[in-house]
Amino acid sequence: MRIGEKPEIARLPLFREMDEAQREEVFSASYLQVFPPQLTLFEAGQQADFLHVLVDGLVELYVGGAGRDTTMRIVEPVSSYILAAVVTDMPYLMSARTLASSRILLVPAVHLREAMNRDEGLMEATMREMALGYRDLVRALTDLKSRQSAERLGNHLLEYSTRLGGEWEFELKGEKRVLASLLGMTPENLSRAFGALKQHGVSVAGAKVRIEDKEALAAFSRPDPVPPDRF
Amino acid sequence: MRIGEKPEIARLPLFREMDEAQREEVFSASYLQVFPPQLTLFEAGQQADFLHVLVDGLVELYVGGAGRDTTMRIVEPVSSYILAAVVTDMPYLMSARTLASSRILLVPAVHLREAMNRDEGLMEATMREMALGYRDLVRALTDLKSRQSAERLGNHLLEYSTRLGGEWEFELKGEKRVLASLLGMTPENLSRAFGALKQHGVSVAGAKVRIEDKEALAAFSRPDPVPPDRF
DNA sequence: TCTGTAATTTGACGGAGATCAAAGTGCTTG
DNA sequence: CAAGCACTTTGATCTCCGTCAAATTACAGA
Repeated sequence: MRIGEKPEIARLPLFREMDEAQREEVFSASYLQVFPPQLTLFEAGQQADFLHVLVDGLVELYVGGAGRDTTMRIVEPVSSYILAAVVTDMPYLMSARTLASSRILLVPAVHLREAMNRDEGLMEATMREMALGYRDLVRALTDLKSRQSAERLGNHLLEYSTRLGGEWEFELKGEKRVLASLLGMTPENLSRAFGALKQHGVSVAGAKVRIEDKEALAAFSRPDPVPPDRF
Repeated sequence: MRIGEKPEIARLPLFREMDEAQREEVFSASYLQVFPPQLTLFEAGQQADFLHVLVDGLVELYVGGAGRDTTMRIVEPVSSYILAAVVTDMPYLMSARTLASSRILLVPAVHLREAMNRDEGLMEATMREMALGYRDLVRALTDLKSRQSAERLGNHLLEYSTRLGGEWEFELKGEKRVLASLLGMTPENLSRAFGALKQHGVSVAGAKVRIEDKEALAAFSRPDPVPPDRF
């Protein structure tokens, strides 16, 4: 893959501070590949041979807990995923599948780890990325433990909205069943949660969501006092 | 603090690969302090001025979610905590309190971050530590989302047991109410969960737990197919 | 040792959310 | 444009777990 092809990748926090030559070398060993929707990219337990960078499309990370799968993250472009498995050289903890036709840059784990040892900036960026990911999960865990379902949905909508730069009207990516699993509830209950939020400044039509009263929604959802690290 | 005082600290994965001189410098800027039980060490939202290393005692990390606190981790010696806030130079996401009289090494965040930029080994160890912590949280999150309370307790006991090197009889650290909060349930329900596990090879007397039938407990608790990264 | 306080346990009850079933809606495909 | 299928929504019921209350046990201080 040539670097000029996707300057957006090079602008990711993970690769931004990299030495130019190193980046060129890592990227030239990587390949960009297109996958159809609903394809399993890898499964939990497999050795982590590649860091993935989603360039275009939509990817779901999930864990297959006995009975039912539980969604851990919905990856939107452009972002990398499964970094922790790659840096520790351990088996994936999560499985991944495409939710839409997706273009993914596959970066060989070996090359990335080698580049890290040569490139101070890359290692620091990786460390920071891991730390931010850790903090995201701390939030997700407390969210699940201390809020009920409609509040979780409310907070999710608020955060998604501000991540979009403050758009109070937007479309949900992917199916609602996946969102339900991400938020730790059933599709039926997600539907009811949306219903409950109608009383608190949210209107929904299909995948289109409008936050009509941000204050009311925030009052109901009780967002964290410490704001998220990144949007 | 003199390094000779606690070789155990220097043997932590985080500090093990450090350059000797760097370690000496960082440790000499740190101080070992004794805290009484039930003392708040820091609160979520505060700037992360110190990395903590618990040398002796017991510490609880928790998040104060509106109504009730929820325990995120019970820290046993010798281990460090709150690394992610320190490396990102962001506010603590969790609060910390001592559960018992504790000796804690306070490492100034500034010194640690500076040492990281000079010491390749330290940075790599930090990166690895963060990655392992991330994976721990992925497990905790799926655990909470896909298992019910008695199963969570069963898995916790199994993991704790193997972390102790396979001791099938051990004492629980701290109060049961804290364990309950860590596992995402009420004290009442923890009690009932212990009751339920009696049918699956676990006997309890006060804080003393005995796993009498590991196979039966594992069959009931449905542990992860991918074993934990570290014990 | 005794006593008071806190932690744990046990029981009864209620509620949030899961499950099951069925109807409704939207999307894809011929 | 119509048919078929999957996703979403709605309703009814059940289950797990939280809440409230009370009894019991453990523990610290006098």
